[in-house]
Amino acid sequence: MNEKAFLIDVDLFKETIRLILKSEKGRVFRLFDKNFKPYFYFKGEIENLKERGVFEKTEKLLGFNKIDVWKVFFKNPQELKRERSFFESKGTVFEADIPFIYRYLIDKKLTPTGMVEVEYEGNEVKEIKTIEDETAFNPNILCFDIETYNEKGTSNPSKDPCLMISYAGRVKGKKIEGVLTYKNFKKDFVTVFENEKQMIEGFAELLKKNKIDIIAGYYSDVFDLPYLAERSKVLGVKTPFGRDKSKIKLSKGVKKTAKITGRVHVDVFKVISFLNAIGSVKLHRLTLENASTELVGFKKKMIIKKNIFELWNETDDTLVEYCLDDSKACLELLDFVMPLEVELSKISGTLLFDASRNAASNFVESILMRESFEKNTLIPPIPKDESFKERYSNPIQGAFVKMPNPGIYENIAVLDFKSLYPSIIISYNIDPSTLNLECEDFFISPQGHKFCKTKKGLIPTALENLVNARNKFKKEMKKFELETFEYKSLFARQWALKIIANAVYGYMVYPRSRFYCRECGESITAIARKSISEAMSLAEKNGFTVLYVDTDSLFLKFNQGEESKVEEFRKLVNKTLPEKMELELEDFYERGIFVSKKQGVAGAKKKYALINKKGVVKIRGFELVRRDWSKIARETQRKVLETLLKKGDLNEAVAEVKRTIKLLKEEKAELQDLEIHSTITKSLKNYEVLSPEVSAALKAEKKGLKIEPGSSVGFIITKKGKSISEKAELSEFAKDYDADYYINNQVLPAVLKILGELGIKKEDLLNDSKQKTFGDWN
DNA sequence: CACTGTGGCCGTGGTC
DNA sequence: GACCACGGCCAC
Repeated sequence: MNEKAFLIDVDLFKETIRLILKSEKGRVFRLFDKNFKPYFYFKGEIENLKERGVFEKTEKLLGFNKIDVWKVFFKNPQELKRERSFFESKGTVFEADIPFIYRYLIDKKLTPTGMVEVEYEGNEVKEIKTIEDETAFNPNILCFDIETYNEKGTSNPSKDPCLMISYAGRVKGKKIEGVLTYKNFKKDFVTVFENEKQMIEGFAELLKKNKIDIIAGYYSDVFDLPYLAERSKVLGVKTPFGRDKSKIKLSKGVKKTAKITGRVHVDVFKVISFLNAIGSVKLHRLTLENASTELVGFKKKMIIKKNIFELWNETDDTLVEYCLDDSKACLELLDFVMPLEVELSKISGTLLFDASRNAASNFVESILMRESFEKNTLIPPIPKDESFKERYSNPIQGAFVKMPNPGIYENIAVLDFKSLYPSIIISYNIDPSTLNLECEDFFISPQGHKFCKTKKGLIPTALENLVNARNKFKKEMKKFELETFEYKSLFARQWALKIIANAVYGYMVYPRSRFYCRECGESITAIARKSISEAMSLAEKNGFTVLYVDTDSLFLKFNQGEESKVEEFRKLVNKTLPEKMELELEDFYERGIFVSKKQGVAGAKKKYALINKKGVVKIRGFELVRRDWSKIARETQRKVLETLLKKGDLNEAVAEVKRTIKLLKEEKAELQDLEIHSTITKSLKNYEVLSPEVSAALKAEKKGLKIEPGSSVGFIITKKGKSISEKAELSEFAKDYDADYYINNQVLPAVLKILGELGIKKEDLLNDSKQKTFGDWN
């Protein structure tokens, strides 16, 4: 048999590679590749080792040097693992730390979630290869959410029942949605079972009947699936969730994941946190409500979590409606991230299950491992703990940031180097293998590290492929309308490529990297510092004032109406740069504000506000972009900044602040506007100082709430207590607020930094009497 | 295991 | 009151 199919998943079944495939017509089938055996490379004498494996002589590259090695095959991954240390005592072992499934994907050059052509007999693979095919991957998808009984605060899966399971998805392109429960809700989307056990079995049946390929939840790795797994165990649920009749498989260890064989489980929360961490999306809180509102404009029904058990005992339909909305919100988010995840999986060669849980480093690592295989180069090992510690304790010097002079300026041009670090890596061929290589022609970095020019390194090659592909897709993208399928899929491709390309530099200096190269990292940043400072000097020579510089961007003050001179300068810089490096114009701004640091008169770095000719405001670093400031302080600061930038009206700005202070004083402010957000990053007992958020969290734990490391809390400074920490209470428990704190520690510091530049004093803002006139500042 | 890097600001609580 | 460490979040 010969068939074209999507490679949905690969796993191990009794030590054999098992492939889950979906044909173009939608038939899902599994195949085994029994002929593929695990192996590693060995450099050393094998005279006394003949019994310990199957040996094959082969040639590999170590950097650019050819070496003869033995390829040693084993019956299964366990045997390889057992034998590894023995071989290590007899010589050098290479590539023994590559997971078997990835060994298979790399060697067969397979791209998960992409199309393959497979020849098979019975259920055994004869031959398999990746093929280029533009057919869209249309899996059957289902998002789900559960509600659990929680009379004692947090639900306990060994005692508290699961009350309902909602779902929303698409099967063969058709929408499905509903709620499974065992109480007599009268809504038409509800299916009522006799009891909890039958409800869970009904859900498993639903997955089977609809041939679900992708199952998704929000926080489902940590909450929903472990909960269902435990309830299934307690109740003796027989119906399997997996396509091979298996149960939900939970990972041990710290990083919790839940697997369902034959279906790819995506925890949308993990995807959203990843996108938030790398700055692809910007969310203040990662809750389902916030993510769905901010990212896809879906406002779901809200209830207070602690009241779920009360709602269950009510007679109305609030709880089922709420539960269904959670699944619908999850589906909206899944639709938003799925095209990207599919591309990340295809481009990096990682399974969709892994891709949706990966950090940026995993994508880069996977690409570089595949590139190594392509070039017949040995893949470096994951560093041992000592070398990790050594690397970790020796950070490299980073970027240059110029201190601005505080003040308000007009006519500002912002220029920046396009993809600075990637373009340096490619232009200067920066790679561990080109470093200090015997070579005719080389480039010497500012620190004196030599990089060969003539032999192209692995990382520059892989990076250039990524950059070229991205440029190609970006170009093609412009041919299509925004809402078309083509546009969306090209957008996802270039987005995935951008994410990976941007992480390559970081991966080279990441202490746990296989391809770590300190000299490479410090050369890249040194070249970057040199490039920007040369551009600065040239700017000054050409009559511009350099207002500010950060890493790759240049803020120039130019004379009214002389935009063309900026353009001339830009071209002049580009002439001095290597081909792949480019200084671009970001925008011209009419006005901009820089402020001084809190302490002293020095200008604050990484804090500025700009307004362009269309009136679009760009604000960086100010309190108003920080989630650990209250909304009332942030919004007041925003109004002050925008009033100054747009209208130049100081009196209006002052009046705005006075209004806010009055509101606070009269205690008419909304508590939700006073909430301060912060992340509890570690176990509460491990904190050395009792900060307000930790203090509030500790008090909440005494009231029965559980606060896990990594969770975000919102707190309010109340009236009760002496220190700020004593006054801090989580929002759900706060009844009042300390007006003085919000005036003196939130609103005033936020606005005074800006208004202070214009001569306004604290007293001018606090003084309730008739307002002085400050006059226009420009 | 932990989840790309360095540069930077600043509130809070602690020390003296 | 001066000073500093801790810790969080942000710019790039």
